[in-house]
Amino acid sequence: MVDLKSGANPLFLREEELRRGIELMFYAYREFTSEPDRILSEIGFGRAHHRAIYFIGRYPGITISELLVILRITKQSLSRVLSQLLEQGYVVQTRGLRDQRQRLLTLTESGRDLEERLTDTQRQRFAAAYRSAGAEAVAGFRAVLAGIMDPADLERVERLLPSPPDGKRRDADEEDSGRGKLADKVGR
Amino acid sequence: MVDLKSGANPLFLREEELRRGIELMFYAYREFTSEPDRILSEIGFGRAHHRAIYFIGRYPGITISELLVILRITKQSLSRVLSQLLEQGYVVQTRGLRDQRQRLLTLTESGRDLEERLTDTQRQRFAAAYRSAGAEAVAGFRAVLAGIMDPADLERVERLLPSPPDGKRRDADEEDSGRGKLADKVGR
DNA sequence: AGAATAAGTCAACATGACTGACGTATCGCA
DNA sequence: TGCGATACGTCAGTCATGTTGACTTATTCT
Repeated sequence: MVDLKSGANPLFLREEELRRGIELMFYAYREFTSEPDRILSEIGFGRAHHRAIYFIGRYPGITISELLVILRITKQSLSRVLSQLLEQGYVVQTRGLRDQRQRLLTLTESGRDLEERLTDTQRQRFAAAYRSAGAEAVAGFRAVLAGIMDPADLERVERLLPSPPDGKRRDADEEDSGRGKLADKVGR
Repeated sequence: MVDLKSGANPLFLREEELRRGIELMFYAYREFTSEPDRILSEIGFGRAHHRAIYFIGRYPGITISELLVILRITKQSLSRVLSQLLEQGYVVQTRGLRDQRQRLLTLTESGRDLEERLTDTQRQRFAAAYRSAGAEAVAGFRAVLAGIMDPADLERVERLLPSPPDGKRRDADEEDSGRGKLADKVGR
């Protein structure tokens, strides 16, 4: 059995540090989702509804298949939550202009309200954590999470934020009204 | 509708930065659990089994009620996975010495093997992310996640790691064999 | 014209959470 | 000493969210 105590042992420290990272992820993620979950349960929705609402709000006019790529769930799973969101007037579908087979998804007024209400609790949590940890810590936080996630997902996240915070956008061309072609942002 | 493009607008940046944090959490957590999930599904287990095995391995001799506090699930939910782990020989129960009502949980040899196999994929993921991000980034990562999680959970995580990495332990007394009294570590 | 693509739908199933109720053994205190 | 509190186990039912597999319809592309 391994010696679990020797504080000077670098292997022990490494093991402890890695486990600490694992545990921080577990506990932080649970806390991160707890408030939205509570609000959602009051109106008979679950976490899956939040995810759909969040990304439809994030990429207005997103298609079903693009949303499926982001969420990595099956069409049937998405269908269940989406049909509820449509029925209850949080989301609307319109046909694609170029491709009439596509259904473009957009939040309604009340959809935006709900999204705002849900995401705001998470934004506030992050804002507080960022404030108390400092700007340098935020950069470190992002660097580590970026190293953990799937590179394809990272691509998608970074597309929307300028790398140096001085106005230089990556795909600033070929956009017309503040919302670009979604296919570019989502990535296949 | 809000102007989503003006790169010089500080409010836009703040909003974007916060959303980026939210998305990093979503994507990173999914990736973080994907490998263990894959392994578990091969042997007919799920994520809940990993969580139980992980924390029993982390706190050998932990009681049922302490485990419930950590996992924040109901006794009935834990019971299902735990009875499978007991039946299939990954975990053993012994009666508490001081309090005979308690069932102390410990991993068996094969339980430790499985835990090692599952957690190792996560450790490697963290090790790679830590390596590429650097030590300072790791400190930032931890600071931000610590700010997001429940303070009670943070307490529990920090109890096991010396604050300055030089061997000073918080509760280095009253331990006998490298494993302290669990009640202290778990926290109520 | 026919294959490929986007989306919708039906059915069945697994997992992991929940509530509520009740039983048993043990501990601790008045 | 006896009784309430505690630790654990269990039965039963429900719900949310994921899965696989099969099939349909409308539209686009070659």
